[in-house]
Amino acid sequence: MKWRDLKAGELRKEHVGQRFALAGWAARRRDHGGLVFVDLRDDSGLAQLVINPERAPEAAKAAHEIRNEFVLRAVGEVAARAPEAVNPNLPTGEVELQVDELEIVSRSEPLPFQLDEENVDETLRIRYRWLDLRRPKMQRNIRTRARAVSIIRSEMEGAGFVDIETPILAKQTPEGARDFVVPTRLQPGSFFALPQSPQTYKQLLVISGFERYFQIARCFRDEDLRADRLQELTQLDVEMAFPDREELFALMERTMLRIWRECLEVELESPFQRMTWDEAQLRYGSDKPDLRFGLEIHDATELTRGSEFGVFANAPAVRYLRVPQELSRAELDRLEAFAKEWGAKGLAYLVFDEEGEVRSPIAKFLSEDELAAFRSEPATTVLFGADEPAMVARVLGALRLHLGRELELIDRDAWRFLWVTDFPLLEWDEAEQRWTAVHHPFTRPTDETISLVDSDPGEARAVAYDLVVNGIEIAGGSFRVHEPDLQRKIFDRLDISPEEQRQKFGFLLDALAMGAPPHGGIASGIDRLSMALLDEPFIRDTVAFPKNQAGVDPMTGAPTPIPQDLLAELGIQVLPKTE
RNA sequence: GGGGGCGUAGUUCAGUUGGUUAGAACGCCGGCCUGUCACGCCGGAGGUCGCGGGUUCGAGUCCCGUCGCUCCCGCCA
Repeated sequence: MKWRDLKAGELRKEHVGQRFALAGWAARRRDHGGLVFVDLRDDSGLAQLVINPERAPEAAKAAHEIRNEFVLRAVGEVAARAPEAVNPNLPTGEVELQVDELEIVSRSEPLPFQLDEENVDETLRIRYRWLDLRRPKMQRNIRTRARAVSIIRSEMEGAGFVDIETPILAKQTPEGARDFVVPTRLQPGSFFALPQSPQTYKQLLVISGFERYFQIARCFRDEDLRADRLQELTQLDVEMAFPDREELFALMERTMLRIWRECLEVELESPFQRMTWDEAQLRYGSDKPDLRFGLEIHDATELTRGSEFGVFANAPAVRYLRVPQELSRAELDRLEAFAKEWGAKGLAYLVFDEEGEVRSPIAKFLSEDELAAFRSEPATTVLFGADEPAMVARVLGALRLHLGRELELIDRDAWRFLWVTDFPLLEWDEAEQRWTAVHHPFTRPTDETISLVDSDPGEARAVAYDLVVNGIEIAGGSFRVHEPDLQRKIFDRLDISPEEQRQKFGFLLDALAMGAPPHGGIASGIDRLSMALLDEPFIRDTVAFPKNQAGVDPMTGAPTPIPQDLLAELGIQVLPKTE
């Protein structure tokens, strides 16, 4: 007997009469007309097996032992089914394998949940991830992600970037997120930290003469999880000497174009749109605007400077949204509650009804000029934010997104890529009463604003940029400081004492002092990128083995306590939990 | 650290103003049917209503506490 292996999805009419072997998962057996039908699937698709007890009694006997999910291997001849039995809507097509031999390779207990059920509790899904991953959606997610990573590697290598690994056991990060910490038996009392990113390593590599570096790197941050946030994430990490922003942008755009083309068969428009951070804040109240809908923020600060309405007159910034609907009092109350959650003191509004008449508690305080300026189409609501500029942007930005979703203004088919550029270098941390780095402490100020680092730190701009698609930040980078003096000056500005600088960043300052070329790069969160690509609202569904929101893996139970003797060896004493 | 939602059969859910024996679908088990493909038909098993306390003649339902999950704020250079 001569036969060869075929994948389930490859079963075609032209194979009729040939003998093949198929192997894969099957979910269901049905008996009809003395025949046994089994739907077999593998990673390429579905095939239908037909077993005739008269022709293959042993195979039929085996098939009747099948209960739930099972793995099997079948050998038989491809046959076109009778024309009257053909249903063109069937996933298995018009061709089937007449099975002569059937081997049940593996059988299954009843499953803890059904694979075709959509809304299974996530804890169950993660606990039985090997089942969850069999579902077509998860197969698609994981395989598409792999395809994207493959394209990234190919583009990076094609552009002369060298893939270099950096340590997972690294040094504690002095700024930024909380570190995951790893003790070591050889140095009791001392700890490694898992890297939040390979940032300093990649800079050192470029200084080493690897002028173009990249890595698909694992990064760790011990912070709370969200629907779009992981503790353990994967990023494309890129760094180059003598960086050229246009070249870097072009490289990323080329990569995205290929990913969207090969994963989704979508042709993206290039070059991507660009916008400064200041403009994004002003028009969209966000550093990652979703451009799939309008509803832009307008500024009225100048107009209302001398307003009779004290809230407007005294606010450092007054801005507004024109909502293309006549919102009810109840809706406005809900929106005000929403705005307050985001830090607003209240939510002033003007409602223009169907006749264009204004309805508002603040209308009587506004001048003719003001009313004329805000006057809108009939059936429109104008929502105001009046506060510090950052707070106004924050509140109106949140409202804009909320209303965009609520009123279904978002173009679901659109892919709106955007480079956000010229980020601020520093921001004032109220809680800690000091300046902190917006991007990270190694970010280069622009040549134009470099003097402001001393005189007006909040106004200094960075050579820093983010790539955003549909409101999701999928990459971010900057040019770095390569002069030791400038780096020290920025550390000073961040209130890092000279002793601290030496202790925490001595190696970097030394490296910068030994002939560092100008350098810069970008990093792209692969998990977020996959979310965007797959239109997947939950980042955990882009990862094969995620943890739950509490940072626990319901499958393995990790993290777990460790035995006392192991702790002793590490010189660690665990304190009882305090309330 | 804070706020919202959820927790009822293996799974997804329903369960009225508190009221008799807590239901449905899918899954599971048994039987029948037989070119089926969400097969169909008949029958069956399966529940500490997350847990603890309280109110009440009576609690899945109301109250308090607690645990778990989830979404959000803080946090995430």
